Amino acid sequence: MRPTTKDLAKHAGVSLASVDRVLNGRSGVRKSTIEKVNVAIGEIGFVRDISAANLARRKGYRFMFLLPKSGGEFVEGIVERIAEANRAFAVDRVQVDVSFLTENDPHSISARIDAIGVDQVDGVAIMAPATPQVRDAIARLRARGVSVVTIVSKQPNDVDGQFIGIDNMAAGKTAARLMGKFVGARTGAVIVLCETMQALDGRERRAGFDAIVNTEFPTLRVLPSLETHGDPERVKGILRNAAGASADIAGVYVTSATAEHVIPYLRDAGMRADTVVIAHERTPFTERALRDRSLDVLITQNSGHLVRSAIRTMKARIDRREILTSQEKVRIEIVIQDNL
Amino acid sequence: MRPTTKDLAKHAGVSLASVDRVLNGRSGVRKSTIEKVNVAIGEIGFVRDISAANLARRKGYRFMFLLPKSGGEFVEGIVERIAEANRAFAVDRVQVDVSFLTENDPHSISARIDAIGVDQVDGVAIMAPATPQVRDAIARLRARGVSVVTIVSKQPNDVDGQFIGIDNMAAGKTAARLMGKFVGARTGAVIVLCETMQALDGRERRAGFDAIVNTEFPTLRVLPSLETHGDPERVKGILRNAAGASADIAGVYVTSATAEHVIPYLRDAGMRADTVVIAHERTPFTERALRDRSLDVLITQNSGHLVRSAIRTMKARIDRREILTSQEKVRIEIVIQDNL
DNA sequence: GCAATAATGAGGTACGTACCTCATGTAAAG
DNA sequence: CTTTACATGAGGTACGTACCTCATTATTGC
Repeated sequence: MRPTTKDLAKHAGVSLASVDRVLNGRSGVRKSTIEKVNVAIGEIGFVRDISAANLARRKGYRFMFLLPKSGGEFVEGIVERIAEANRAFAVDRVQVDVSFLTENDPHSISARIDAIGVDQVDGVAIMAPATPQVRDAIARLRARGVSVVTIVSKQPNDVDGQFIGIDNMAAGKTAARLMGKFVGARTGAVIVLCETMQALDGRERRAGFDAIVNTEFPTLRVLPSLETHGDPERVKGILRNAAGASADIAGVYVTSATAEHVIPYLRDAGMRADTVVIAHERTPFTERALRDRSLDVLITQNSGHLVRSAIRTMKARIDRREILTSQEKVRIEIVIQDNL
Repeated sequence: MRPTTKDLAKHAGVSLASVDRVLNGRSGVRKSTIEKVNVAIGEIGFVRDISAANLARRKGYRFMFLLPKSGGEFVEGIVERIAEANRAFAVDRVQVDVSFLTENDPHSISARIDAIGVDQVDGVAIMAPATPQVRDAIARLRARGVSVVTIVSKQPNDVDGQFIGIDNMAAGKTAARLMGKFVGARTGAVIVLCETMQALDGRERRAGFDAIVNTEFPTLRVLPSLETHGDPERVKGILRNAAGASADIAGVYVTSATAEHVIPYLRDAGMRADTVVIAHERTPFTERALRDRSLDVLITQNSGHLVRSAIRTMKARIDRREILTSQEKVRIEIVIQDNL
């Protein structure tokens, strides 16, 4: 049987009331008493029964996910996972809501974050581009006592355990090695497409990609990044130009979650059928593309894991508990048609 | 606020005692009353608060993992994850123990399973070779009221949700496609090594491997499987023979978790440096091998996820709850040096 | 219509923790 | 030495559920 507060009180030689005062950080306790209780906690290995505590507090956890409105299928997938998690975490008194960021500029986003009511929410998971304004708004929100994690896009001030997502530099390196291997003996150019050069994620992936190609696959020529802006017409033009300028395009790398705006137009732009295509983020579209072989490799992160990990991390912080780091690390997944 | 048993009683127009009788399946309740309560459950969306219930029952969950004694680093890793999980699930009153199977023959294993005391354990996770004897022993254990899942090795009678692990056929296909792509323009032979041909897992992987190589990479010649029996000396001989017989060995595929008995001896056996090596299961050894490039690709399953998934599944079955299938699906992970 | 039996309700205690009140203890300040 | 402030203990109630007892009501068989 696990020791209870009663056992703790007995072992520490104090009353239950004092144990309660120490455990919950109430005032009016002598330092020596606090010490006695803490020593006893270590000695008998007391761990607070959180479910009983929550029952007594009749308290739950209200979490909020702040996601970009125009995030495409990837964000839609996250929203679905949140709905699932809502059901799965209901037994733990966790309730999760989603709120969308219609704004794009850092100022409006930080205003939205500042407007979050501390009495309405216990934790917030934010997916937003890394900017100084957002970074500061997050710091203010934390200062107001809210448990905040950032997901997918790492913010510069995130310390250990506050960011849930993958290392994008490593993801880019992974893409590069697979590109090099899959292209094989062919030599030629690699087109790199991103939604916008603004996004830090895409830039990091690109940097990782270049690092590996330059050192390990010097016969490949990586062309400057092209921006899609999520606009199919623009993409068609870009691809035609690229295919025209260099006839020997061996690979296409789509660094951001915008594969659906690129892959359908590759064939029409005159790319060879054996051009190696690598993209990011698992969505219904990219799954279909893997199956019909218009996509060779997908580099992704598990969005269900992302969501649950964010929830567990916010909850652990509120409960002042340690997290199981190995469980919360989000892995860079490689998906091909066979391990879909 | 979530509805409680009190709300349920009021809504159903019965007493709390009757609600209790219905919820816990006690006798002495008219069918019409049971019906009234069940209707009310649906109407107000009552969900039993499991943590409060467990608190009242002062009940925990005692789970046991039954693992092969001689499982190498892979099983050692699982044991470590179990220790971690023990800490992480302590808040849910879950306690996990490990027991090793020193026996190898199906009869002794099934005897061990039969010897498990129903009053000592609430759930058992079994990792054992698929045999009719083991299958039947598991069925008997289930009949005695224990929540049983099988891990890593699927048993033939496992129905939906009772097996936690990967699809080995798909894992073999994945290995094959990466072998084909990594070998690239080279043609030649592929050596396949397994610990023993007895194991179903290895045979399934081999079947998947052959299927893809035959249809997609016909220039590769896959040689008959060679058994290592975990014996380095034997392996050295095997490799020398193989290298001697066909000079053009382009790839090596190790289907079972026995990479540590193979990879160190490839170079000495006279394999070319660019021979593509693919193996299974992430362990300290295979991680090192990826880093020092003696291994190109690792196909693996996340053992931490495996363990937690087994625990969640056993627990959900005991609580008569649904599991979140998407969370419990174990993915086939591809690891290269960049996404380690 | 009566007894026998089955079904139901009312009310209690317990689980481990939080949070409250009130009485009593002890040490520092005057 | 007294006053005051602070520290501590004792005891209660509550959370949502399980499980128990006992009294009361409804239903069945005869």
